[in-house]
Amino acid sequence: MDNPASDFVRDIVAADTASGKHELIVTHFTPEPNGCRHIGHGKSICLNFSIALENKGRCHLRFDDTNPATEETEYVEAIKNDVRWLGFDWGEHLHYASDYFEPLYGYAVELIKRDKAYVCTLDSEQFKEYRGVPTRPGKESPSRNRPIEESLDLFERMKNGEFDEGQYVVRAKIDMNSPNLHMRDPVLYRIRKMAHHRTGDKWCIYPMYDFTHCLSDSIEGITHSICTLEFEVHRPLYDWILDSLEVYHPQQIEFARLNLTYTVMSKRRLLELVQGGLVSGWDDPRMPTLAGLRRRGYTPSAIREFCARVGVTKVNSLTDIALLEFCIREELNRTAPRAMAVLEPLKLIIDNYPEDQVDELDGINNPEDPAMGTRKVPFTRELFIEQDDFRAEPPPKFHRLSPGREVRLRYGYIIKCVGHDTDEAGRVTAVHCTYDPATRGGTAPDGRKIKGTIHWVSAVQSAEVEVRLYDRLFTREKLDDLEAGDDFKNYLNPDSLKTVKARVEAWLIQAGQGSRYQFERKGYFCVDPVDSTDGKPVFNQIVPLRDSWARLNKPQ
RNA sequence: UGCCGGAUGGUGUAAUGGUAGCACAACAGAUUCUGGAUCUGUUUGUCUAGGUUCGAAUCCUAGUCUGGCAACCA
Repeated sequence: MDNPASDFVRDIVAADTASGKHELIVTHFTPEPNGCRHIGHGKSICLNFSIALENKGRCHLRFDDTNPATEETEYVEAIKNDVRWLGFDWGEHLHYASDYFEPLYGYAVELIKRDKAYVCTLDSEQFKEYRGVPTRPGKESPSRNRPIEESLDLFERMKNGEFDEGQYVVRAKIDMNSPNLHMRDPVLYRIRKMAHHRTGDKWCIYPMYDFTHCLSDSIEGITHSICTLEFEVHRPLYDWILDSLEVYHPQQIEFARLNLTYTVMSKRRLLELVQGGLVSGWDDPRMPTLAGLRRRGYTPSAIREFCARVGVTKVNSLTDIALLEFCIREELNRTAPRAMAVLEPLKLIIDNYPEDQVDELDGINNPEDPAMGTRKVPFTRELFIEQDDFRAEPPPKFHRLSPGREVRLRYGYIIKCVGHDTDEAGRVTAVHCTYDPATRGGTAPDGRKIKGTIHWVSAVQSAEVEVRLYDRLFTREKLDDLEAGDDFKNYLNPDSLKTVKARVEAWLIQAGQGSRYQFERKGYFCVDPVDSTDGKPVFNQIVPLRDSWARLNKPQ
């Protein structure tokens, strides 16, 4: 990092450090363990952990597990794994809101004692009716003036399981006329006769988010409670609870969540894709989930770089997924070893090359990093080249192989096309060439310029592997502005996955799971960690190389 | 039609009363044994209307557009 990041959140933190308001900066990431984390959460993880790191503070990982109906332990491990994978460490500070159920109960009792909360008898139907609507004030619950002692007694009996679900709730006593719905005597505790993933059946009352979150922050000594914009309207309640209890008061700061073009980020939609079988699972390499990106081959550092580049503001925005692709290309261009792989093979026969001869040519492993050395690439009479690299009738500006023309085989020889075979349907089945023995290694002694260089593999000394080519999951850039009744699934890209049998340099079948390569002229690929087996790797395309030839031919 | 936010190129973001800058994208050229990478250049922007000021993206007034909020979810 040459330039430390700066944004309005970091400005606040810096000001609070400078003024001496805080000695130690404490931030947090507080997921609910009820679903899969996506790159939007990644932005939040990076923001919170990075701010802590930059200030030599700490960042807590706290599971906001106050709703036993929706939360599961399996997500806890998955989320811990995602955070660690991104490269962050919460140290000693793994917490659970459920760790605070006891003190939280005490705080609720205290609030009732201070006449700032009461036990309410309204059922959820009546509750809605009494709450009113944004444009109309609500009205006070008949329970509002229940004597403190009576509320205290009822609350204790709620805890003891004497009542049914929904029979009673604890509500804050704030203001039924508030223009902010969240301040109209919000529910603090409800009865849920349900086992919790950590506390079992110890409790049958569970605190609500608004009550839990601010007090957990307070208990943990969080200095800056960073969350997304939709919690902005909750901030008055966050402040009210802490002020009413006169406890340590962290500052809640809201920022805009990440949105990406050509994908969806809401839990509901992601779930729909998974449950509908439209993707192979939460970790489908086309998914914007951290598990999907990881399996696709994205590196944690590229995702961190991306999160740093998108910035932090309060503006609702839609970030071009091209920026994410740029970040992974930039990194992999520096680090990924090169290899030759022919994705859609076409037989090429060097007519004047001896049948049984093998020439070991030198391939450069990474032109961006000479320290990565060279490797031997076997050259034989029969090769495979890319179908796209031959045209019987070349379009303008095509500088690959076509009848009568010369092209260079990468690291090999300059060859000249002398003919091609076709089947009954007129499809090209093989291309015939002659090679120029004086051009071994690719340079012409007479200095003649060869515009095109194509990649290839030996037909006999190469391996067949499965390669999965991915494209954007959706054909539509923006999926949040659909007309009513229009389903986002109508815009799924039918070509988002294409599986091919490719021919690759033989050594690649030893490639370890998760290893990444640049297939020259094609893109960056990663050995799929799920479907690969020993000696039988499956390659996921992480991202294609930029392709100005393809762009040139794309209809505007 | 209530409350809380937000409006800077195609996209994401800087500039906190003093030259509207950066990145991605797009386009053009140079270079290249990857139509990659690299290098150079170009196009495109302060929501509107008034006002304050020598000077406004920035301050004031009015308007326009836009996001969020009405789970005993988080």
